[in-house]
Amino acid sequence: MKTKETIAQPQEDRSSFAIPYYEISYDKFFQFGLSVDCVVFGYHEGVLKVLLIRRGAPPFKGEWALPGDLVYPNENIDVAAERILRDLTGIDEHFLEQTKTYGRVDRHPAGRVTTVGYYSLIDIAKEDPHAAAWADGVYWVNVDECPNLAFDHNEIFKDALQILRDRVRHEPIGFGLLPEKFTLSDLQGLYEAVLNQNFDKANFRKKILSMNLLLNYGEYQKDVPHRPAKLFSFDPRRYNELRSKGFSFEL
Amino acid sequence: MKTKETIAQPQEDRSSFAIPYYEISYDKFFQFGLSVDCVVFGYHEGVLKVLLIRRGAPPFKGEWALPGDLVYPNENIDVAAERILRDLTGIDEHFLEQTKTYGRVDRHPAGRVTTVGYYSLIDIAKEDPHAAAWADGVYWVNVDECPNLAFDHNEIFKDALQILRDRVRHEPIGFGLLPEKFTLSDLQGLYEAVLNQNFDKANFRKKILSMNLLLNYGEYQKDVPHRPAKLFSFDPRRYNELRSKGFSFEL
DNA sequence: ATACTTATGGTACTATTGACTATTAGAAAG
DNA sequence: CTTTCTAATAGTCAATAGTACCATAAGTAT
Repeated sequence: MKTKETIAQPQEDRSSFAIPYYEISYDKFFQFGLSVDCVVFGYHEGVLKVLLIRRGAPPFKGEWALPGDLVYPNENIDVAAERILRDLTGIDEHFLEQTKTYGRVDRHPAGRVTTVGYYSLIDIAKEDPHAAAWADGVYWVNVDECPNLAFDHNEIFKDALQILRDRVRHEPIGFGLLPEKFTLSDLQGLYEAVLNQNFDKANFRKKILSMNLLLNYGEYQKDVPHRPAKLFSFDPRRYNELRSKGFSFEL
Repeated sequence: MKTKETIAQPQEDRSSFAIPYYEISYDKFFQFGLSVDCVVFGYHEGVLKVLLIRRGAPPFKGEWALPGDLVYPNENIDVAAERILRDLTGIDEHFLEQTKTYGRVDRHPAGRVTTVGYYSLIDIAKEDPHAAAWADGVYWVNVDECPNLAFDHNEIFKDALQILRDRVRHEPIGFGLLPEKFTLSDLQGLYEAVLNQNFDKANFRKKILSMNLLLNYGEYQKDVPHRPAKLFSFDPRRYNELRSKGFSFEL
């Protein structure tokens, strides 16, 4: 690379400093902003949704966006992700995992802000998001009908959806989108919605049950206009146990 | 969260500014550093290695570390990853993909520096790394014998290795670790080294060949003390073609 | 020629998947 | 209280993919 700037000095210019080099000439390197953007997926009755806000503050005021904000200087990013999601939408969720980090120079009009993407899966029925802080509104939007988003959030959303689809096939995370107790049909509907693909009912049952990851309470659905189905719940302990023996979830 | 600081104001304090809020009170948020750390994997004769440097500059001068450095204020992170790897080790590699981002507040002694992890796979025989910039040495180290590393690089390395192992089974990236033309035994040895697992020779062949991802040149090994094997090479075009038809690599 | 090594082709068996059928258990309507 | 509807659950069977193993081929070294 020919464009070596004054900032990047070869070894001899730095290593002999009594005071670490970064306290002297590296001020320029500490002018970045850091933010977090959350792609929260929710599921309800066969449709996969994503949580969007209306921005109530510039930049992009009034536009759709993912819930996200700047990280505090003294705040770990994982903590920031939870805090920001809670502040903006009232959702208090601990399962938040990174997707990717977006570091284009011009991605934020206010300056150099790098953002870390997070995703989460929640049961829509269990949460009641409400706009808070500078969010003007919070909405569940069908993933197929996602509007144009502020910043580079279109890309962040697209990537997160892709990562969700990959990951849901190799890790038993899909259960996070369902209530504590669910039927196998619920689970199947969820996978069909997420992966946009149909499964044979009987075979789906067989496959899932053969994994031995579900707890059977002997309980049944109630108030359904047809034969009620057994209720199951996911057993994370069992999963960890199996995984330590080399089992790997695969759908 | 009770510890809401003056920085994070509710909506009404911000949305009415004529000048965007971030130009007024958000200076504090632009004091982060951003860096990149590269986990470069190499393969040679049955062993998987990782590229480490000896740091020739503080902090952690003299210690082992992953090649990494601060990102320029006007530099995209993907570009920075390539540039930093090249500056420190002389390796000019374009396949660099993100692993994870590390944002613990105290992970860097010089201040708040968030780092983005990248990984890459290269053919050891094809590159000749040499220490440059402030690196005091560059070495290929067996992944099983990785020494203690500076910063949180132990964690970054561990995560990258895990990600490599996951990814190599679902995407045909392993080929990057081999020369242009390789034998099926080479490929098998590579997978065995990366996954730390043995495969049946005949079955491995069948599986790989049945995917139709390899080009057969009709060429053979030379100067080997036994029956020479056919040489193959990976056909990325073919892979993309198949993938668009729903094929997914799986090992 | 013989031993040795690795490549490569093939076979037989087993496990998994996928398409499909049949039966069962409930609610609701006549 | 029988029929009808819906969805759950059980079972069958053929196709496919995975696994273990053997036989032969094609080279080098002695």
